[in-house]
Amino acid sequence: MGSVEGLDGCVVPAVHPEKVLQATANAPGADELGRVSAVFKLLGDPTRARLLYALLEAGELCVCDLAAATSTTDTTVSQALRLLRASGVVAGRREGRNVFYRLSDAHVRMLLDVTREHITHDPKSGAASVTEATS
Amino acid sequence: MGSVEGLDGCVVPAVHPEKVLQATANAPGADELGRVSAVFKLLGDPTRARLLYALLEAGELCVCDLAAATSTTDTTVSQALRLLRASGVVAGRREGRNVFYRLSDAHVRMLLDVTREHITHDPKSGAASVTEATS
DNA sequence: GTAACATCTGTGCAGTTGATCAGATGGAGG
DNA sequence: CCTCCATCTGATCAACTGCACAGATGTTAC
Repeated sequence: MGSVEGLDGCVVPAVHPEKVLQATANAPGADELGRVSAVFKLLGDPTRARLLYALLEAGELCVCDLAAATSTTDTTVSQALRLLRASGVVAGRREGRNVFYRLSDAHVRMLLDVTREHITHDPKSGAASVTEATS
Repeated sequence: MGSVEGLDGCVVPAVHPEKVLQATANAPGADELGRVSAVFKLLGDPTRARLLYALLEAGELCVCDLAAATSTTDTTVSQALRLLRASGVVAGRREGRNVFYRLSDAHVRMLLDVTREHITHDPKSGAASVTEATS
């Protein structure tokens, strides 16, 4: 059994050192990883996801319409949008008393599309057995 | 102000009914939305994300190597993998005493890639101002 | 069989999160 | 100026989530 220097500089045992090195070499740093998981976490809430899919379909909606489209209160919508706006996922445009929101990034649009495709085209759900080799 | 029949059949007020209808028409159903956000939630944890990026780089790793590569304990890794496996994100292959895991879906690989790209190519972080119109 | 190793599984606790309520802000119209 | 309306904000509370510990399972070698 070999050993590999971990991310924290501490030496940890490893069964397959080369593989571990290969994994750590191009791995995202702590900062990058934090940002990545932050984005996923934002999309990981059903309420926020519903808002984003609504925006994906309609293009641009104000808070009250988003509340209507997702069957929630304007307060809940506003709070969700605050987080999404803080991460640059959505952008707002003020027009009179209304603020219209829209998806502000093509990447996010792609994430929403790909994942929906992933869900609808995969039987999944049933856990994959350990013994099964889905090569 | 018009009114629109919400997802729950309850009639809710709306400022722009057509837009709301457009948003609700192709919106994911409750079940589909649940699955989608469940996937995002899985990727939204830094520990799990780190494991997935390690697998993305190395292709296939056993539990102890994953623990080494991500500087965590084997227990934590095993627990995280349980969830990932239950949703079909990763798949395991037993070889003697070791169980080798890998990403089981091309969609997930794409999600990881796209998001990392999104992060590295975007200044982001600074929230978009409400008054700004980035059209 | 027994020992050693890799992995998996419950349980308990700390930290985090999302919905709700009440109230503040800010533009539009009289 | 004052009111109405859309939106935003801060505080509180219940629910959830991930990690650590201890122990169970299963596999290989003797």
